[in-house]
Amino acid sequence: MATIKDVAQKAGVTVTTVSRVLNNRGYLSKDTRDKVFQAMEELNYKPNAIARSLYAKKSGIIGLILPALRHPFFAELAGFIEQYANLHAYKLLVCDSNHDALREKEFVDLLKSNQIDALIMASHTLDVREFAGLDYPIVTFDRIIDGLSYVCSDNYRGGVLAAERLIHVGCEHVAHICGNLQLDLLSNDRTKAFLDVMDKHGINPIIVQTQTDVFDYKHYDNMIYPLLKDHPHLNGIFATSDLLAAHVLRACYEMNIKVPGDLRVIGYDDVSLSELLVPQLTTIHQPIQEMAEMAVILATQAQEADRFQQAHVFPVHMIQRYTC
Amino acid sequence: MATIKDVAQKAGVTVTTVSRVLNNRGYLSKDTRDKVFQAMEELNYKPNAIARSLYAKKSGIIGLILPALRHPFFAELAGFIEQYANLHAYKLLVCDSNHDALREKEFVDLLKSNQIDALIMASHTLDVREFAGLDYPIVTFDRIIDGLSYVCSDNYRGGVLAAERLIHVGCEHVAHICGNLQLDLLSNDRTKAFLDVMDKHGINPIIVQTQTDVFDYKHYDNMIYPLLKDHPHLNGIFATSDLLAAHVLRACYEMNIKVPGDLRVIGYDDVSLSELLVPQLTTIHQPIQEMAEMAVILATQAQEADRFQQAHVFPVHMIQRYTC
DNA sequence: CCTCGTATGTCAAACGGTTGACATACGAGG
DNA sequence: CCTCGTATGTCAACCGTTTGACATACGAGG
Repeated sequence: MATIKDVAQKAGVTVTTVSRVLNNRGYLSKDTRDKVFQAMEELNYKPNAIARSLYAKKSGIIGLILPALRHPFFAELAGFIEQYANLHAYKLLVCDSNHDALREKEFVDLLKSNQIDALIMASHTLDVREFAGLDYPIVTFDRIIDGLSYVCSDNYRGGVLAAERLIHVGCEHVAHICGNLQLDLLSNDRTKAFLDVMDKHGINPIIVQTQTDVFDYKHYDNMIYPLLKDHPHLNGIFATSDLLAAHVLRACYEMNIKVPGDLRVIGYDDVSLSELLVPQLTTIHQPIQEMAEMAVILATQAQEADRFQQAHVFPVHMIQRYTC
Repeated sequence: MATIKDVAQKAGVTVTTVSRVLNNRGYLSKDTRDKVFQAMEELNYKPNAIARSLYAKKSGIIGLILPALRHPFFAELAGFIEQYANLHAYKLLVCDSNHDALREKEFVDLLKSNQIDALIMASHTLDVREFAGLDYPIVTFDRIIDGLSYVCSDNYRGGVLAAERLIHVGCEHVAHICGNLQLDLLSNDRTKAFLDVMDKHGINPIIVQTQTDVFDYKHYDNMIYPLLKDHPHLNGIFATSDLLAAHVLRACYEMNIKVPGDLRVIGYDDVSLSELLVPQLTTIHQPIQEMAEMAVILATQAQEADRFQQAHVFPVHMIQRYTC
């Protein structure tokens, strides 16, 4: 690998001059500049970002911890985050915790060790204490942790929209499928809202939760088939993710339950999967792209001045397709 | 941020001793070791990976360039790659080129600058020349580039399996939907195989290609609906990805074409999406997890000795579900 | 001729950690 | 008492780049 010294030698100048060209500071003649650039070209020189980081105490890297890259929501989110990180000249180090608290903790250490400039946490099992003494800005997704800024969709509103829609179309026997409520997530507000509205209408939904530690799609089926089997009169389901809703639709097809005829289904997220399903999924849209953008902005633009907690709750709306 | 000096001071030893503890070399008493560990604990000290990298000339980072993180195949692939990278104590820097050759080039430079230890390329627009003078091992997915090792599935075999299956069930009016054939990808062998087999049976499939520069799912529909509309007698389709096949299924549903009754559909990849579709997709399984593992192994275990090109072609098989 | 602005060079410290060479100190075993 | 193994310290170079302090050299303008 060519170093700045090689470039200096080739261009017949000193490293200081090369550095000046590189960083465009001090007096420089066009002639020298050209010579240096040519030398860099010939040697295919790229400044060593590691060395620069060491001096600058900035790595230009954003860490992203998420529970499962293969989950369509997080894949889309990560894609957008990468895009915006790039736009702000940051690189993205992606860590897939697989919903494992221990790995999450290890990642936090790992990322600290790697001098990341900011951390975006979209994985949720960690205890608050783990963040003590971390010296970079942290943005969380869908979770409130004491002093940290966070980004989420208006979960409560989303739950209300879903509930009202089901009621509006006349569902009386409804179920709700959600992630584990013991995890201290803002997305639990969807459930809360859903129950609040249902309660107001004298309806008492069946609630099915995923397990905390399981993130296996087979597990979804193990919840959904019994639910449908044991409650043949069910006519409305609100699932807290499009992925869950997709499992419901598939189960319905196989159990010969007509959607939306026999059963109405509403999802949450509006990932591109939802448009692909048969029938296309009615869902609550959360603006993933804007949320990703905000997360990156919060992560990178955090001034010392505004290191206090900022909440960014994004509006949701219902996308009415063909399942409800 | 605490440095090794702070730890040394707190533990009442020299930095050399701390470094010895850190790297477990030289003579060390249990007493000193404990003192040092305690000091590290108290200061929440994590060794600066940047400084270590600078000295070691190894960053412990694998770069991954892919065309679209939001594409289910690449999301799954990236997830597995992250997992195996982690297993080998590597971090993963993810770059989403969005199918843009220019960005890919920029990423290659960026990653070089960041002293990555290896590069896994699952994005395909780059010219061979771009790789000249890169000093880390490179593994490509589904593409042959002169001296580089690559990983792919047995694309030709996959194409044969799909074709034979369609013929076996009596399809005579078949179409094939694939990525752009101008891109020099090994997955084009699927098309070649498909046509070879069809030709042998005197069938001349309709071929529809995606555009090179477009990676927009709306574009898929713009290909698929006209295809189905213009060819009402079509009774078999082989799509080169499950995602494409999903679009086909959805279009069929909306155009009231029965699958598999009126039309048989076979996909490729066997991503988890394929199990979620209605009806569940018959597809060609490629072992994504094993391929990811191999890519990481090739990337990290590349000895100077075996820097020559290695081909790793993984077997495929058909997963017979309900669309064919 | 003096001065100033421009252009470059020289030198060294700093970023945080690693490593090798070498010194020192202590206790145990012969 | 000498030696050896153990345990630690001292010191400095090194990784590649940046930066500041300071020197030097040249040509133009007054």
